[in-house]
Parts: sequence; C-alpha cells; structure tokens
Amino acid sequence: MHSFTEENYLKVIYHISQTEPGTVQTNAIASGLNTKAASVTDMLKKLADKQLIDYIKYQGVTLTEKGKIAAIKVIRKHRLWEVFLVDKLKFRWDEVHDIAEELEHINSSILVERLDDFLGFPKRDPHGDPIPDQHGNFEPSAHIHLHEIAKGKKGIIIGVSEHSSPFLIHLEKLGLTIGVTIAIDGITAYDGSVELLVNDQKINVSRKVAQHILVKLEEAQ
Amino acid sequence: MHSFTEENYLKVIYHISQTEPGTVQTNAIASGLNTKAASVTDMLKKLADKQLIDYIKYQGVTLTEKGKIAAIKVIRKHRLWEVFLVDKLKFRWDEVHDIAEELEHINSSILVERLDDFLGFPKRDPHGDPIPDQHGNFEPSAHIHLHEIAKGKKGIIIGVSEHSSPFLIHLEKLGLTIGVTIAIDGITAYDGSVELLVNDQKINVSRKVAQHILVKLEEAQ
DNA sequence: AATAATTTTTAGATTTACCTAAAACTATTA
DNA sequence: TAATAGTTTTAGGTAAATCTAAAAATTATT
Ligand SMILES: [Mn+2]
Ligand SMILES: [Mn+2]
Ligand SMILES: [Mn+2]
Ligand SMILES: [Mn+2]
Repeated sequence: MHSFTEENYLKVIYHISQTEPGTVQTNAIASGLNTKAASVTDMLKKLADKQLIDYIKYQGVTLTEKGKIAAIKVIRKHRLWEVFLVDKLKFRWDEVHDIAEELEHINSSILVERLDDFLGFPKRDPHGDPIPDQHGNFEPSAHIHLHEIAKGKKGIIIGVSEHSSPFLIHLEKLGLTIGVTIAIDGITAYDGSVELLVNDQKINVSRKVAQHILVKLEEAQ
Repeated sequence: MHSFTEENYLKVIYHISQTEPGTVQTNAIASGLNTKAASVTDMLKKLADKQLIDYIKYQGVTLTEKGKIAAIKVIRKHRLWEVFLVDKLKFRWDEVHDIAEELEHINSSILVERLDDFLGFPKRDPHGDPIPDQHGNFEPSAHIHLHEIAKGKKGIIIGVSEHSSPFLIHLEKLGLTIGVTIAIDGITAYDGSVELLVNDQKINVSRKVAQHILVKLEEAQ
C-alpha cells in the first residue's frame, strides 16, 4: 500500500499535529525524521498527490482523513508490537521502541488483529500511550506534564512523552515508572527542577525530565 | 547490515545451492526472485564486492562462508516467525509464508534469541523444515520425495518442498499433513500419479504434488 | 569445427529517496 | 515599511534497485 518511508512521514506528521497547533511545518517534519527540509518538500508533493495530506506551498500540511487513518494504523501496530515485546518476550520498556519502529511496517491486517487478540486487546502500550482499536478509535488520556503541576498536588504517573532508552533507564533508576503515585513537594526557582515525594522519599527531577513525564492528577475531594 | 534486497538474494542463492549441484546460475536466481537476469548480474557484482559470494563472469556463483552465515540467519528468522504465527497466533500452515517473508528482515539479534526462547527452541517449522540454531547449525532431515518411493514401502510425511498456499490447502484437504503415516499402494504408469494408503483409505496424488512431499521411510525391520 | 541456441553481461534509462546550494517566500523587528 | 532573519522550495545530482534492448560469451547441435 504505502512505502516504508511514506508511513514514517505520515506517522511523524500525525505526532506533530497532536502536540503543536496549526499546520505542520516542513522543518518540524525534517527534524522528526532526521532528514533535510528539501527532502521533506519532495515527499510532501508525493503525499499530496496520493491525497494523504493537504499541502499548500509555504503553508505547512495537515493530514487528510485518509492520511490520518493510515497514520493511526501504523501507530496501532507500533504500540501492539511494543506490548508483545514487553509482555511476551520480556524486554524492558526502554528496549522496545527501535524494534517496534521496524515491526510497525509489516504489512498484514490479519496479523495485527491476531496479535491484538493474542495480547488480550491491550488499551495501553508500555509507555502508557493508548492503542487505537482496529477502527482507529482510542481514549486520549487526560494527562498533565509533571513540570506544569503546582506544589502540593498529587497524582499518578500514566505515561512518558519520550521513548529514548537513556531517558527510560533514568526514570527506572529513580523509581518513576507507570502507576507510581507522586506528590509535588516544590519547584526550585533557580533551575525549574521539581521536588517530588514518592513513597515518602524525596526525589529531585530536572525540568527537562519533568517535561516528559505524564501525570493524572488525583481527583479533588 | 545487509539490505532487504541483499538478504533476499543470499537466501535464494542458498536455497538453489541446496537443491541443484554446481554453481548457482544467474537465470535461476532471477526466476527465484521474480526479477530479470540483468538485475541479477548487477547485484552479483555488489555481493561479490562485499565478499558474500564468489563470482566469476558467466560461471555462476557460490556463497562464501560469510554469505552462507548471513543466508542461514535469514532462514532462521523466517522459520522462527512461521512457528510463532502458527503456534501462538493460530495461523494455518498455508497462511504464514508471505508474512514471514517480511518478518525475516527485522534486524535485531536479541529479538531472534528471545523469540526462539519464547517458542521453546523449536527444531522444525510448520512445513517440517529444520530451524538453524544461533550458530547456524541444524540437522538436515534424511528424507525422500514421495514420487521416488517404490510400491509397498511405508513412511511418515515430514515436510514439504513448496510453501504456496494453494498447494498446502490441497494437502490439508487430502489429509496429507506432517506426521501422517502413508503406504505406497502403487504408481500409475500413465501419468506417474501415486496411489497411497492413509489410514486404510486409498488416495490418489498427482506426480506434481508427490514431488513436493517429503517422506521419512520406515526403518526396515 | 562451424553454426545455432541459450545464457549472461553491458549499455543506457527509470524510479525512489535522499542530498547541497541557491533562489523564493514569509515573518520579524528596527 | 524596508532590511534582515528564518523557512521553504527549486534546481541539479547521487545511490540503490530495477528495467529493456543489444552485445558478448558459453553451450549444444549439426
Ligand atoms: Mn515507541
Ligand atoms: Mn510506546
Ligand atoms: Mn516459508
Ligand atoms: Mn516454512
């Protein structure tokens, strides 16, 4: 259907459109794919020809409905394979992203559905990201980034917004994994780092790390 | 390491060298890969540069030790994924080959080893083919093709030498699957078809089908 | 051994996905 | 609003993997 490369473009465009408002810019796509703006322009023309994106020169792009469905299919596969690797093959959460980057391009819808069944129709991947069902539907999680939470608030870690191995290993060492309950003890004025209470233990987390931890706040009683 | 395409060439060269004596010819590779002889010549130069094959113009090729190891690695992955698809995801043996053709190119040695472990270190794939271990070693099965067996002999089906879906579905319908005991009741002179006894039932199998069924003969008592 | 048939290689193109450098456009800001 | 900074596109090229058609080499047949 779509080439390996086209799928990667669609996925990156989708991810950027979820985090930044407005149309998706050429440079943003280039940095997301570790390629150059000129290459991106070439591919945008191709994706527009295939009606996967709406593209106006110099104005950035948006996914068409067709493009969005294709992107979500790739993301579904990526996350299901990550669950497989962690749940069945006993990989750690920091080891699976790169392998899933390859597996996500395997082209067989029956395979995806059988895998989903085999895994027990999981709703979240090992990083807390929602897994779209076969129709592309999923529940976006109501989360807030750790660095944006006010002092005194409590919450539960429900995900991360970076998947790199060094970052995840760092979190593991700090004991900041999915499901852990935290309380904001304070925010350091000098460097923006966050003081946390985890199981009555004080932990300091840099602002850069806090930006990539997703938290669900405790319901106000 | 090696590209998707290079891996496919190595695999096909390996398979041809197992079935036909002497060096592997350009045309044989072309037909095995559904491509043209001119394209094969181009790639042979590239594989020779990489020291994966020994190539003398007009004389065909042989795999170097390095090339053989690479080919066997791909075959190991192909067969392990086929076991995964049948044993874990409940695919039928006729559905798995094409999906495994894609999965075999996923590039992660830790993934292969974990998968092997998860599957319980299987020795054979769903078509009866041996699965090389991580060092590339495997027991080649002492088999004979069904059409070469003399009248009166008995044996057990241990594999097939064609993996196409129509062929395997046909065998399934005839009840000629791996592990089934058969006796040769006779060979029809007119068309070379084979008369079999399976569970005291008479079955006629065309010569073409018989050529692709691998049998282990019963030990002479 | 000469000729014919077959196989293989070369020559020259094409397609996809990249690249660099320069030109064109848009946004900023003085 | 004009200059400047930043972004995006175009122009022209490369590398991988294909192709067709023609030339060269090998093998088979008289
Ligand atoms: Mn991931
Ligand atoms: Mn993930
Ligand atoms: Mn197979
Ligand atoms: Mn097989």
